Amino acid sequence: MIGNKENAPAAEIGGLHGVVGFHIRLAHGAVYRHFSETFVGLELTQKQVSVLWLVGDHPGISQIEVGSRLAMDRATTMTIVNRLQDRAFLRRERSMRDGRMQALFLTDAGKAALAKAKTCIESHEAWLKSRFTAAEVEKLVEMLSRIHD
Amino acid sequence: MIGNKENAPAAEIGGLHGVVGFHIRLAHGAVYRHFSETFVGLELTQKQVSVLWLVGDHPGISQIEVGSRLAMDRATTMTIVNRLQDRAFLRRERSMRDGRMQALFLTDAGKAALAKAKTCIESHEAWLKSRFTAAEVEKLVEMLSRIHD
DNA sequence: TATTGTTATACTCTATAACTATA
DNA sequence: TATAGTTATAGAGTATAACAATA
Repeated sequence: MIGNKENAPAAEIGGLHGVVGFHIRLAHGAVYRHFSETFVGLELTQKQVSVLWLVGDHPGISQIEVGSRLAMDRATTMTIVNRLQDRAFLRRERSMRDGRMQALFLTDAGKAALAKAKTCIESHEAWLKSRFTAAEVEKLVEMLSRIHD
Repeated sequence: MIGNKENAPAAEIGGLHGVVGFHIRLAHGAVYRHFSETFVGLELTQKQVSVLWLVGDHPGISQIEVGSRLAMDRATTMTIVNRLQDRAFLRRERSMRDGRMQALFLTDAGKAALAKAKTCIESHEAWLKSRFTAAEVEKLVEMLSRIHD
């Protein structure tokens, strides 16, 4: 969960250098570590923030929908929602429209946590974007979207 | 380890769309899942292949060096090397130059596994690169490197 | 003292499988 | 039958802490 102090991946990786997936993984790792450092004290992971954010934007959203938008398995979604519920950041409510669904809502504590998280995200994103021009950021996001869409 | 069948992350993610780190994580997840599908039967993870590849390129490399180049903790490197050693894909040898170090070497089975893995990587990379021009691939790798270097 | 490896431990993410309830 | 949620289980990656051996 906590950052790796010896974080430079070093130069010579030989044949691996030509592998795009390898660079995605390294970049993801670097972002993950910086995120963890930023969120020390707030005790929230990337996934937890994403779920909080999504529920905040869409009160009453179902678990399956959260999973779908975040590319997560139903079971994976469960564990994350469970943890958030245990900490009283969100609550489940049986949907009246469809009895199979759980409608998710942020609690007041959850709203407060999300607000704090968004501030942290801001500085984390500033760190990430600092190495790019605005046009490059746009291009990067667009290219990454081509991968995950 | 195995692929997520409902893999489309869906469109409307609201405010999260503007978060670069979010797109990196989604893209990483998509690549991870496709990788897993490609490597079913070979039973190797991204990290394991990276270590095999690195040791193949640099026979006698130390664990700490592998960890450094792959941006991994010492303990994390241990668990991966252990698994590879348990499957007899590589072996440890006390370094004669520095008694603290373990020199890593591929076994014949390890070399065979790496050769197969490289073939799989090829098709996996083809899938990944198919959505980009050569110039875009280059730009993407360059931008990702700016993040992880 | 610093570095490398090791062991123990813990947490998160990820997924499969089987089951329940509802549609 | 299909979908949403749930529970149990498992493997992989990540890291901290404490310790041993070597430099």
